[in-house]
Amino acid sequence: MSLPHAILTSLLEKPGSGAELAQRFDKSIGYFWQATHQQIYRELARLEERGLIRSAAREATRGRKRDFAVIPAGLAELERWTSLAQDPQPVRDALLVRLRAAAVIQAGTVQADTARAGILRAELARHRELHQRQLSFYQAVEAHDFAAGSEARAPGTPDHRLQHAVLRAGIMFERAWVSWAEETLRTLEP
Amino acid sequence: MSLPHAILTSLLEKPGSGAELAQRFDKSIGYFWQATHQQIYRELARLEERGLIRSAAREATRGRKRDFAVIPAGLAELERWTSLAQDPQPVRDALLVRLRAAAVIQAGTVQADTARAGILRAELARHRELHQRQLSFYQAVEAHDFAAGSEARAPGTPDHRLQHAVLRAGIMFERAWVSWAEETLRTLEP
DNA sequence: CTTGGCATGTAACTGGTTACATGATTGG
DNA sequence: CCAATCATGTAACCAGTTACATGCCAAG
Repeated sequence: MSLPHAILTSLLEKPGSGAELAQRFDKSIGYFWQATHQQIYRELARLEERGLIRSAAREATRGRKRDFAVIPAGLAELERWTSLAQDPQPVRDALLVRLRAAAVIQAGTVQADTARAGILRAELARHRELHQRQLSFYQAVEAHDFAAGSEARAPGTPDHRLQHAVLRAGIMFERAWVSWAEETLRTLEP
Repeated sequence: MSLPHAILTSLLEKPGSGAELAQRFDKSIGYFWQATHQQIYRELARLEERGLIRSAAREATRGRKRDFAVIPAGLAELERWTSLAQDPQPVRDALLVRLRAAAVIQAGTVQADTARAGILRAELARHRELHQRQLSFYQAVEAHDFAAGSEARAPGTPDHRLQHAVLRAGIMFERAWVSWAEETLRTLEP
């Protein structure tokens, strides 16, 4: 149940149309909650029907831009949702499934399979690179928006600190992935 | 597309019925890929139809146990899938959405909202505890199965090292969550 | 006035969740 | 033989993905 609330958050920050939201999702909330434009349009329709947002234009016209804004009931819903206790979501990662599968295949193979092991190492190295790139990007954002004496709008305010905490979570994950990949590559060296 | 392969992996390790798989998912592959028994039954039916696994009993009888085993085509499919290049999945976490929502609400609030800030801190502390517990659990597994001179079946073999790498990923994530939560709690102190 | 791209939308499907139903097996 | 539990299954729904269709608008 996060998508509607992610949309409410983004609209609260700045009203806009479905296409604008889709773009914004590609470069802010989308870093930790993704959505395609189809999901966004569907969700906007539901949010309007539930009376949590309102669009300027009365009727939906295909092709014509339609701006949405959060109305008080929507803000109340967002406040309610953020105050709820929600358990952490368990990890769900395909690479780990693949490693476990590789382990089981290995165990059932009589001879050492060097070709397979090489593919695995290459894949780990590739993931290390991708996570390293994402990490560098997050660090650049941090330097730009959150460093002492930066251009940030309102440094030191509670909301500024919260935004920073979210970014730091991203940094932490990427760092963890990078060092895990390095460590794993070392233990799998030929 | 990970669930069918997670099931193939589990069945390759040890053939079994849908219910047994559901139990095993609760305590091994399920640590990084969850599935309910309904998903598992649905997927077992598809895998059998695709000719990747085979059940002992000819027909499905409601209530009667049905054991499945991977057949060669299933092993081939698993080998194919593990050799594929797959990009890392982007982070998707509701807590981070909630923090961002809280930041936006804060920014729009005139006076500091101490009640809301307290709820947030309590939630962060709760998550820290839960992640700490999961971390301790993983560490206990590591000590039991992977420590030098442990009771592990085949220490030092490639599959043993892969299994360990998967476990270390879990440890790393939980550690990252715990230290992030601690850091964030410090910056949000009243 | 037409073409390209922007904005919105429909349709069909897959994956995951929740609620519930029913047959088989076993311990008392 | 009956209740509890195990094992399998159906149904309906929600979330996410992919492919495609259509209307608007502005630049050339």
